Amino acid sequence: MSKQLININNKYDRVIVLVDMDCFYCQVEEKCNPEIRGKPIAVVQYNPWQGGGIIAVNYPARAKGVTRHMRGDEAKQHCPDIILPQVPQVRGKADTSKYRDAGKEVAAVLQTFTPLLERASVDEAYMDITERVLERLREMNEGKFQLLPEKLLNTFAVGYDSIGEFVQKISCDLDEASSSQEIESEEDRVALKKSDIKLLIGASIVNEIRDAVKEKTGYECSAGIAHNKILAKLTAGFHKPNKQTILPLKSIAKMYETLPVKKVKGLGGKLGDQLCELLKVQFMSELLKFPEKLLQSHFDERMGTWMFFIARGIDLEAVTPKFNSKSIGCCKRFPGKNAILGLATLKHWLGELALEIQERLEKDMDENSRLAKQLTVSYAQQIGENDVSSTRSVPLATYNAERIATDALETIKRNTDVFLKPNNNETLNNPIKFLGISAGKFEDNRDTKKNGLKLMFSNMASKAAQESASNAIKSEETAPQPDNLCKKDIKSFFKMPCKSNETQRTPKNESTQSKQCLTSTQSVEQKTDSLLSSSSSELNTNTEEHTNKLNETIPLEKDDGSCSRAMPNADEQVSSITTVEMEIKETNCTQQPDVTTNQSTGNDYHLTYAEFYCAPVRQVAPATEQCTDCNKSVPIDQLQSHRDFHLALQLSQQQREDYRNELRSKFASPAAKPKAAPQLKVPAKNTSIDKFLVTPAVVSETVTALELSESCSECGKMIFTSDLQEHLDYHAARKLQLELNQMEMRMAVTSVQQQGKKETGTGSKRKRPASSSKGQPAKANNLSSYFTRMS
DNA sequence: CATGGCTTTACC
DNA sequence: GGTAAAGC
Repeated sequence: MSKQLININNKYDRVIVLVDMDCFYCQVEEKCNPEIRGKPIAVVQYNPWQGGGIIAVNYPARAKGVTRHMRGDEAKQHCPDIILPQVPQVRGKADTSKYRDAGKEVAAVLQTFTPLLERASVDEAYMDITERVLERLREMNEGKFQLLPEKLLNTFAVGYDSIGEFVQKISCDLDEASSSQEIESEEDRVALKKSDIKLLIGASIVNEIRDAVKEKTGYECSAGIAHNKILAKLTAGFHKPNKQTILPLKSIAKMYETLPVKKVKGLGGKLGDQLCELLKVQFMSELLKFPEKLLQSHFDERMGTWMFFIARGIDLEAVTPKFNSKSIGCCKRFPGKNAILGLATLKHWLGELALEIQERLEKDMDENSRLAKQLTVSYAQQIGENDVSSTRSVPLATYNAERIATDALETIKRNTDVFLKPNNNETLNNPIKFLGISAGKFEDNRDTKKNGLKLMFSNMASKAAQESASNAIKSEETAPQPDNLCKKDIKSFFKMPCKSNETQRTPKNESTQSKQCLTSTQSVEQKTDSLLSSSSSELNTNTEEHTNKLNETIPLEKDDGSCSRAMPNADEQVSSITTVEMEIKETNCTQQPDVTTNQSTGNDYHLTYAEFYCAPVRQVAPATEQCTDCNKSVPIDQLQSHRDFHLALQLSQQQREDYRNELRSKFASPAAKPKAAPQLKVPAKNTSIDKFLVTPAVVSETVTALELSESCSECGKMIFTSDLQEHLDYHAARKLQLELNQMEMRMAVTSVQQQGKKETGTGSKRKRPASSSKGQPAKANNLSSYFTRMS
């Protein structure tokens, strides 16, 4: 099963977020030892050699030049007062469960915002928040929600000096300022605006997400907000720590000009090297000139297509809901003279690894009610000069450390020609340099009849949500709207070339979609390129007969990212933005539950996933009531679902408890269950492995943090340096507010007016409904009302 | 010996 | 199924 792809027609429709915890291991250490907070810190993995290897560095330490890859000793040279917490040692090896647990805690918070959460690593997760964005847009259209500038604190947009500039650009109509050079087609302009608005709304939601993470866990994170995973990931790195960045469609081309190919996820290794050498390129923008076919000839078909797409800022990979790992494993290297030479030593380490695995598997069983069915043993043997690594799998029958250890040993024996040195039954013929065991192929193990309903439901909900989301997006384009002139107008932008409307209307199953993505690329790319490059004499000739041609050279105009601040003609702004509004509104309509087109899921998203659904935060503080379960103040209109939440929680905990007991009795190791061994640093055994077990050096640092103040460049006040950023953000927010207040563009009209507008058609975009003619705002909302002033 | 200990994915 | 690559 390869990765699920979305339909290419929806390439710009999603709002994808990558949440990345800032120097996560350091934050975890700071949280459990608050005294060290704010001081320079680097987490080291214990290793007797030169002070241990650094695996995380916090920002104060980075400021002093400490980086990953350094040894602890080296870090001390750069930063003598650095604090070096160690990864805990258990059973003679690093134990990272502390960080795994912390990551889980964070992910649990993220999951309250959307079931479309994909954990990518212990400290990173992708989220598809399209649904929430659309919902919020609907609320904005209905006047139920207003976007406050403070929702965009610490938010940046690639290609803009400030978020305020970006907001202003969204509001101002480009065509007056730039139509002389740019002959952008109307539908492109509309699509771009729509994209920008969605990303901006997305950013406000991400701000709430990050606030929630901070509030619930104490951890800070950064985030990237874009239309796909690759770009979201890339973007998250632009402003850190504790910041978030939007990547507007229009900024991609410019950004690509200075973006090294190797920065793109998937191209950071040998593949990227190959690509750069073969094609003599360095930056992403240089990839544009290569036809898909050529890329496919150098790599394989799949890869070529992927490269062709990503060169254009397109990545169709879906956010696949995933909370738990697919495998659980642990390993240890035995480099150089630490190589395992004796059978007893081998058994010892297999035993240690097996104990850890058992512990983690049992915890996993408790938490996730699943059982691993396969055990995989990895090891590297030194054979002559070189190390030979092998991996072998065997069935995993029980979560019993001894059994796992002996199975692992047997597996190694079985696959080694000469296991023991001849004439010596305790020395290995080949020294072992690496050992690892992992468990996978999990099977859901719950009695679906009695116990499973709740958890099974949650599993299905995730899957269904995925479909729902893709259907929602799909319906935006494919729902029948034959007589909708407005839609028709921008339809060509999204339309799948060479496909009849008939086909588009028919809901497709995923596999069909995926194939289409890969086969109908060229024609689509024409349109893509037009959006990515701002140049476009080609744009208007961007018709279907044109699409058969392979475009080998795509003009890429320099986009300085600036936007004229001149106030454009009011009428034009109005009509243009209104069009966007209408589209978005329609989107919301078409995305309503559509049982007929929604084959398998066929349910309203919010109803189906009530468990996950988090009511949107309202700006207008609603009346609240105290929850009897958690004592939190809950808005009255959310109280019922809030209580349901507690109930659901209790239920599932009860079920787990019952189930755990059942499992335990069924599955527990025949031997007495090893007590969670008191975490001795030095085990009673006295073997050669003792050298691994060194009492950690006590690190004590007394840093007298001298609080420095600086005068604020904006207001001249003296501000603590540590507070300066926040203070400057305040000024930024104020500025944003000012800019927003200056904007006088009417943006939306009432839905009645929109209706009228639709019927008038968008062929003449300048035309406005009579009811709101000539700038009499009467009932019209203006953009400013979306971004009301800060209190 | 020297980032170590993870986890995932694509390909054969 | 096993290996290599990739990324954190």
